[in-house]
Amino acid sequence: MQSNYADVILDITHANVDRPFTYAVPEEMRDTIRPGMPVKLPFGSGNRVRTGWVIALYEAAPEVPWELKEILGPAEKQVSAESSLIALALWMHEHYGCMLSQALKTVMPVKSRVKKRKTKTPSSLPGDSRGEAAEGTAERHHVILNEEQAEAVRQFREDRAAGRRSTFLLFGITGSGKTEVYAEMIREVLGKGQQAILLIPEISLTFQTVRRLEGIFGERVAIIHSRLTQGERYEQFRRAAEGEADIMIGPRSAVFAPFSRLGLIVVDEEHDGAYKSDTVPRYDTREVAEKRAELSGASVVLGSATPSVSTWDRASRGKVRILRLKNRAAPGSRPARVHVEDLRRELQEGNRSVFSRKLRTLMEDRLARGEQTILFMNRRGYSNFVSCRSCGNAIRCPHCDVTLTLHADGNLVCHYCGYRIRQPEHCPDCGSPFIAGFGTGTQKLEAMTRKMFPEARVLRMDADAASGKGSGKEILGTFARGEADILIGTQMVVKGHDFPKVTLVGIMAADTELYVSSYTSAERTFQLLTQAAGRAGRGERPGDVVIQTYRPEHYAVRAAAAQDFGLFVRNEMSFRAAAGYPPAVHLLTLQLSSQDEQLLIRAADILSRILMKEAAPARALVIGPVNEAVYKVHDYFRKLIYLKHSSYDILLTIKNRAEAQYEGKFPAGVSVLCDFN
DNA sequence: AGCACGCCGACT
DNA sequence: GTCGGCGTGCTC
Repeated sequence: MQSNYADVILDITHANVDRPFTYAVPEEMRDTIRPGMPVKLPFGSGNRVRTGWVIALYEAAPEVPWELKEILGPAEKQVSAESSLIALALWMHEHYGCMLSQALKTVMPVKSRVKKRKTKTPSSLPGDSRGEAAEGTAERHHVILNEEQAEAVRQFREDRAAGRRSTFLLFGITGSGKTEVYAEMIREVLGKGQQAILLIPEISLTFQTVRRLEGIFGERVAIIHSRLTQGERYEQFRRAAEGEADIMIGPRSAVFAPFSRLGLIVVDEEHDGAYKSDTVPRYDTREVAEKRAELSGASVVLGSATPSVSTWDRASRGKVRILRLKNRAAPGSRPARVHVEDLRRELQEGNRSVFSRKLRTLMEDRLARGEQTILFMNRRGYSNFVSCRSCGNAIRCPHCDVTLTLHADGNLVCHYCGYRIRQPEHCPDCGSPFIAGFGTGTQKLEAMTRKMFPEARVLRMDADAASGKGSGKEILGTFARGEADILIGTQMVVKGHDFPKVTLVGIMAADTELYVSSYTSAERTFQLLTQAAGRAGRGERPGDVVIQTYRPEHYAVRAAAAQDFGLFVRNEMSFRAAAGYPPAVHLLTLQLSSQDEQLLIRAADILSRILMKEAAPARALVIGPVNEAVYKVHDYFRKLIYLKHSSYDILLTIKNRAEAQYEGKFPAGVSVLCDFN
């Protein structure tokens, strides 16, 4: 076929031009032009030069009454996307209700800055405390799989041999050796001349996984992580596009690696919240991975010790095949003992410290034996908030609807927008000098730990401690080398790390997450507790986990303590069904935001009226508008409208119809974000 | 988004 | 008389 005409999507984010425009292809481009290619073209009455992406090619001239303009030429310094990604972008446009140009931009390799920086080895990851990759590691090429691991790989092979391309859930407890299974599956796919993508929630935190795979597959691996510059990131995509690499490892954006013979997408720690994009389009990486796999004939493997409720639901309906790893891979290692300590009882019995008696005893024991402890606390800063003992007012952020958090340096900090002031000496409302901090954050916990155990070497790892360049990796390195006894940290410390000398994990306040008003709070609590518990006793020595809580009776806490996923998921599913939350129903959340509160109220009212009118015939449920839990952030007011229905397609139709109605007459200065489930 | 066309107020 | 305000409307 001769490519004489092309449909092009412009790189302009505006609804009015968010559709294909047809151009003539100049003579000299007819052999080289491909779908996915970025091109320069004249646009509008002024014929301003714009960038666009070719999405389709034709031989015959379209029957239109106007004369077509001609493409100027290829846009420089951009790689063409793999053409199957265009179909993926079209699907994302439909499915997530974003503009075509936004969907295409998400899927395309990003523009490179031409500057040539010194070539950094992709393996120089943050958190890498040891030397270079070369020696030692590479020999472990052929790992011997245990029976369970081999069985998982066998089922995967069998499925592919039969020509099926299923989605699998590799459901394996922490330490069961999921990475070895991934490696073997990837090897299988590469052996057939195909390519593979391995997705990791936050690559900087799981460099050990990367290192292992790099050790196995060598320079055929392309790696993306958050510390790469745009140019370096682009270089990795280029290597994938040009066949220099056939494995792409990276966070959610790596799902768009420009492979043309994709055979497998692995989503490690599939339950992780980082797989949900926080920018438009707000895609769910697991869904995108499955769609992409479907379009390119690839398999999908979702791996987790604590599968998400949605994945589990799909598995129970036969849409996902479960591969199970029930045992720890390292011989002789066994699961940790879990102790649940009721903080209400501690207080009743006269213990006013943040350490339960059990935790304190076990910490003393570990110090005496020279073993390590991790204390997990889900709140950074020193005190939760500062308030006046005379008038009761708490000091709040002027830009956000939250109280300011006291930090050890004497500053009050907003954890939403970063606003920072010195702690005042007197109450700004009544002038009383009796103002004090309440609640405990990681910094206060650090101070209390040093006081309680003066001889212990204590480290702290949270967003504040890690923000200095490379200091995060230094803290973890110091701890990994055994140069400290106790590590205090937020979520950062519980994900993926492997510290063999840690035999005690203390979860200071297991239920903080449960008070967050979100239908996923129990799920997140269970996952966090299970992951944290998994940090104890990774080596030969048995581990202990102490879960301190005010709600020992909550099923998320009980199930995590019993390390019983089934118990958790049964309770959670019946809660979701009873309360009408996903996966029992489909949920569309519309977030409206504006700096002008009156405008926001008006817009929310208009939108909810339209939605109600559209929802009525399908009997879909409209809830709201309601204020977000934190109503104002960064001087923006936010409101939410929820739409529920058992059918996803009906929700999408209602949303599209409502959008068509308010388009144009919607007040400027109010933006709307939509998010499914 | 950007640019042109279009129909009403104070100026060289 | 004209220069220019930014309210609609279109872009292959």
